[in-house]
This record gives sequence, C-alpha cells and structure tokens, in this order.
Amino acid sequence: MKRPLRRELVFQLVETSRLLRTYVEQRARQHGTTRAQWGVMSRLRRQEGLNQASLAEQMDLQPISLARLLDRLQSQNLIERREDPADRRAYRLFLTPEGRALVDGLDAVRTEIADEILGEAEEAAIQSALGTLSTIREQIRTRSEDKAPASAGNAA
Amino acid sequence: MKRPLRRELVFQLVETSRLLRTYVEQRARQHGTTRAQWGVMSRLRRQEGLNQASLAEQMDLQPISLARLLDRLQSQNLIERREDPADRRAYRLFLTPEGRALVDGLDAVRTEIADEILGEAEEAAIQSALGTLSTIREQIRTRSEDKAPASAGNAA
DNA sequence: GACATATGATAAGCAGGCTTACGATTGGGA
DNA sequence: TCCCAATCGTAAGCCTGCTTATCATATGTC
Repeated sequence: MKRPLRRELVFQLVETSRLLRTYVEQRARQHGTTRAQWGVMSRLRRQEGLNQASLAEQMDLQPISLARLLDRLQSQNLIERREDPADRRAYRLFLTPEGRALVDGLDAVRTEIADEILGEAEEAAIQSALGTLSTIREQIRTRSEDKAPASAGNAA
Repeated sequence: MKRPLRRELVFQLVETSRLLRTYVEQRARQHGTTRAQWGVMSRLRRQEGLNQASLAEQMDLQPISLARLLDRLQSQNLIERREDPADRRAYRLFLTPEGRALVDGLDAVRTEIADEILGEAEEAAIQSALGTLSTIREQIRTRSEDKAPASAGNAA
C-alpha cells in the first residue's frame, strides 16, 4: 500500500510548522513575550491553581521544560508559584494581574495571526485540517505512551 | 468577521506540530541521527554542490542555524564541505557515501511514520490538509519577507 | 512505625532554532 | 585603481525542547 501523499504530509507538516512557530515567535516578541510563555499563560488563564506536573501533562511538555518556562515567567512577575498547603513538594500556579493583562492583550494578536495566515482558506478546509491534526495528535499520544509508560492511567 | 476556527487551527497546528516533531526526533534518534540532520541530508541527496547560503534559503533556515547542523554532520563524516574553487568565501556541500547510505536507509522510516500517524486518515483529508499547509507556508513567507528584505528576488 | 516506592520539582548537559554582530572576500563604481 | 556595499560563513548568546539523574516529600504496605 503505497501512499506517497502521507509521507509528503508528514514532511510538510513538520516544515510548515517550524515556519509558523517562528512566525508566532516573532509576533510574540513584538509584545515582549515568547510563544511558549504565551502558551503557558493562556492555559493558566483557563485554569489556575494547577501544580507544575498537571500543567505539564496538559501541555504535553516535560515537567523540566515547563519548570524553566515558569522560572522566566516568575522572574518577570507574570505568574506566581504558591506553596501547596497540602503537599510540601508542590507549587500551585497562578497568573499575576500583570500576567493576566498581558495574555488578555494578546488575544487580539492571536486573531490577527489567524487572519493573516488563513485569511484565504475556506471554512471546510479548516474544519478538515482540524480533524486531521486531531487524528495525528491522538496517534502520537498513543505511540508515545507505548514507549513511555509514565502513568498507567492517563487523563485523556 | 469572527472566525474562531481559524484561531483554533493556528493553535492546534503549533501544538500538534511540536508533538510530531518530537516524535520524528525520537524515531530519528533510534537510527543514530536527528530530524534536522535528516532533513539536511535529504535535501542534499536531491541536490549536491550547493553552498550553505543557498541550502539555508531552500530550507527556510538561517545560515547560522544550518552552519551548526553542518558542523555536526561533518564531524560524523556524513557530509563534506569542499572549497568552492570560484569563491574563496564559500563551501560546496556534498554527502559522503556514509551520509548517502544513512539517508537512503531512513526512507523506510519516513514511510513507517506516515503510516503510523496517518494510517486512518482519508485520502481526501490528506489532500485538503496539504493544500491548507501550502497556503499557510506561502502566507508566512510573504509576511517574513516584508520584514526581512533579505534578497529582493526570492527563489519561490 | 518503618521501609519501599511513587511523585513533585529541579539540575546538568545536549540539539536546534533564533538575533545580532563580525571577519573575509567579492564585485561594482567612481 | 580603490573603496564601499553586498555576500559567505561564523561566533556569541538567547530561548525552548529533550534525556537522564537527583533530592525531598508523600504514600502505601507490612
């Protein structure tokens, strides 16, 4: 079963995504932050009080990768690590007012980017692409769990 | 004109792609190389004798980013930098026999990954996704050129 | 209660992107 | 001819990911 288009899509996805990530990175920088930190703040805005491990799992990040992001965010006074009263190992994460203001302001940028990048795409194509991405994501998550039996039961 | 799906697609694309890149990275590592180095060798296989600047432009990479990739590839004896007889500033790039063998062997891996990740996706969805990615890539290239007027005429 | 194991966070070290800045060479004009 | 801008490659320094390993704390079992 030869399906060269599938191979091509993997390749294109990896390459296009690097371009897109870099582009978003530049746009974020114009507003004094970075794509990764933006992502953390967005997630925190939706759900505060998480500990680092939970947030890392939600974001498909390694805890250590998140920890260093949080270091930078904290040093800019954009997030807060509060000690968990019930677990002395853990912190609970909160946005500061500054952090909240920043991420709120960035919503417009997100819309801008989407319009720039996808302004000409048709609604149906976007729907379809979302579905395909979702499939891919699911497959990768499955494969990764196979190899890294982190926690038997996963919060799917 | 509110189009929340577009925003969602940008987000999903950035996130899914990180997962995919990491996954491809792992698979590449199982064969003793990396995704980025794999990409360089693939490109060189198609077209040898390029100089670094041309290859970087083709790959949408900054010359310095490519230079360090090439350093690693060269130290593994997978590529060769030959002095350009006509321009003493430049090198011309070639795969070594080892490099060629490695990248040839990886073709199977590429197919494997594509089947794993997209095995369940329909042909039409893949076609559509490719088109959408292509649109995105074009848009980003345009935007980036606006800001970075590297070379007026670009090899589109 | 004590010990083994699991878990939260971090440290060290690497790869791969970037921006900015620089030396060396090329090549075109005055 | 000589000089200056453009180009090729690189260095330094940053951010974001990773893997692997470690420390402190929780937790479950005997």
